[in-house]
Amino acid sequence: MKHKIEDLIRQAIHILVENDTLDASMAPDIQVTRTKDASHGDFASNIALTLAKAAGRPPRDLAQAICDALPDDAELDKTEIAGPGFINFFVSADISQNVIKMILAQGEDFGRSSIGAGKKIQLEFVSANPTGPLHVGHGRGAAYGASVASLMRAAGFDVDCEYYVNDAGRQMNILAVSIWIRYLQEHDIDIPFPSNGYKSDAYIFDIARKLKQDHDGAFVFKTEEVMHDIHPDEPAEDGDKELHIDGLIERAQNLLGEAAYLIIFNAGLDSILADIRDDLEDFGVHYENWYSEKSLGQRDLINTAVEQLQAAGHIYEHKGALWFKSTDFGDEKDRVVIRDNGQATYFASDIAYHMDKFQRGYERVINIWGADHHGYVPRVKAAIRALGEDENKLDILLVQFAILYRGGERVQMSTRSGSFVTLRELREEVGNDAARFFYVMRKCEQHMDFDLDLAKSQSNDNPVYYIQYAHARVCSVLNQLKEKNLQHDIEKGNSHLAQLTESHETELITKLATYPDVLEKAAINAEPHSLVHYLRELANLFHTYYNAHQFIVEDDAIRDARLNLIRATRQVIHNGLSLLGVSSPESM
RNA sequence: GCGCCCGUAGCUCAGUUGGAUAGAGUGUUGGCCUCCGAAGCCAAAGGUCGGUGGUUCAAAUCCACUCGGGCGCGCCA
Repeated sequence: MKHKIEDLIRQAIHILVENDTLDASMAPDIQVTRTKDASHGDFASNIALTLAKAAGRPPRDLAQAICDALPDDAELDKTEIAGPGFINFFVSADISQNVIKMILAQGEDFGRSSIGAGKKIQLEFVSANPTGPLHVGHGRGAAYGASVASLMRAAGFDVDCEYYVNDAGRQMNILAVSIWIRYLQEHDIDIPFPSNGYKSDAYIFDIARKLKQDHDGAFVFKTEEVMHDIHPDEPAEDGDKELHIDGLIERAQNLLGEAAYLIIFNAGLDSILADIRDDLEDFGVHYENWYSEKSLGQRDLINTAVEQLQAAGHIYEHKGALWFKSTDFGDEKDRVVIRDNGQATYFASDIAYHMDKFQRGYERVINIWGADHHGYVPRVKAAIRALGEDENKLDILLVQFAILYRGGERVQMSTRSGSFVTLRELREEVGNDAARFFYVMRKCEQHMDFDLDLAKSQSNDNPVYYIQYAHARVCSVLNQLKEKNLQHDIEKGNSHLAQLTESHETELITKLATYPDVLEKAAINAEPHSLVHYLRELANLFHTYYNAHQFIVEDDAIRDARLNLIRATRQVIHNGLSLLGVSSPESM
């Protein structure tokens, strides 16, 4: 309809050009938008306002001229000139009502489109270090990423979701050592726990006990063997937690040997990663790929990437390390890729990882990162350009933190201190539906206050229930119908849609008709929150209608038509909620 | 110090490729169940869109400056 109106305006302007009212050199940018206010009709155009100056005529005059030149169209009831010179278009009622038939016929497919044209998109999100369970901060990225993936699929994109598993690097070694020391303590070996280790985390004890169960004393060493010549830990005089833990990592690797160390390392990695997978799966967040950081090294991709940068002349040596000259590509300073000890940095892995993403043939790569990584964006973009790839294919979306409050106080979250609130705890407390919904209620770049007490104690007031209630109410009405031994004849309803003339009905119908537009925009802009707001408004119109009118009435024709309308409403609510990973219960 | 994000009703937030009288929720106040679910509906009240200047037919939206709040600036990951 929108495109049709644009076309009509184009024809009108063409006529005005021919009779010299307008100059042909003006290339009008025809904008037709849906109106916010029903009194302004269904669609509006500002064309007269934008052309007025160039045409040297008052906007309202020009609007009148355009209206006069508009070809007649059966689908339009009337046009009006309003305000400073807007042209408002009123779509005829039977055309609007057609959307009900369409919704009922298309069912779950209503709103889906093919604008994505099957383009291959990669969406990477969460990618939290497998050093502990996901916490509430990760939940926002998970809910947001999964919703964006659903939206984009509904818009016809071919989306792969990926989790980048940071299974290499120092943090993982600290994890392995933490497990080993708990394991030694389980064997009554007296060793102080490093202050920089994963100290008070229950899962470390669990993994250590499992290790004891499976391997008994295979990895036991005496206190003296483990601790001699290790740099003192932090609380002590001259203590340094970093040197201390690094010493322990090296000692573990030397004493245990590669094979045994790997067993402990993997015991931690596998256990924690399995937990993360389960957690996400239970949260309705599904991944096509779990991509291992370690595999980059095993496939020599890191060296390949560095060599490629070197060959292109973007690498130099300084103080024994290899640096990427990222300042040539807009970064604020150059970055080390190979340390003076010969080890690659995390950034080097990431360059290789992104190189591989591009080589896997995605037309667009989207990274969803926590906002604390924003400083990292320029260097990754720099690397991509330096590798000769198109940086515009990479979008990095930054999700701001969800700040938790409990008892009016900010909850400190840190995997290291062990005082975090896990995603699993949150899900159990407020439920998956409320959690998924709450996380995407706000646009991602907005800081979010997440009041745990409120989410828990007043979960009945959650907007998600308001929307679900509208869905359940429709189901309830249809049940009532059965109890009264009445049938709902959808065909008959479709043929009597013209009976839906109440203002509550036309408003609801108009709202239903905008669903595909909302979906398309939400998908393209990666903004699930706009769908949330739409669903709330839709539910509100339904509840209002429900209170104002009786659906199960004597008159068959009106009854069937109204039931078609509320059935269509239920369908759209269901479609929208399922894209957000929220259930649509039939009763509550 | 430099960079990124945010500032809209008492509170939490929509609205920003410039459009008509700036909108919701929540809270406050007052109404609505002999009637399909009151987890609902209706009404009232609540605003210098942080501030100043600029751009134009039109600015919450764009530009400059400025004031607040958050975050980031490792040969950590």
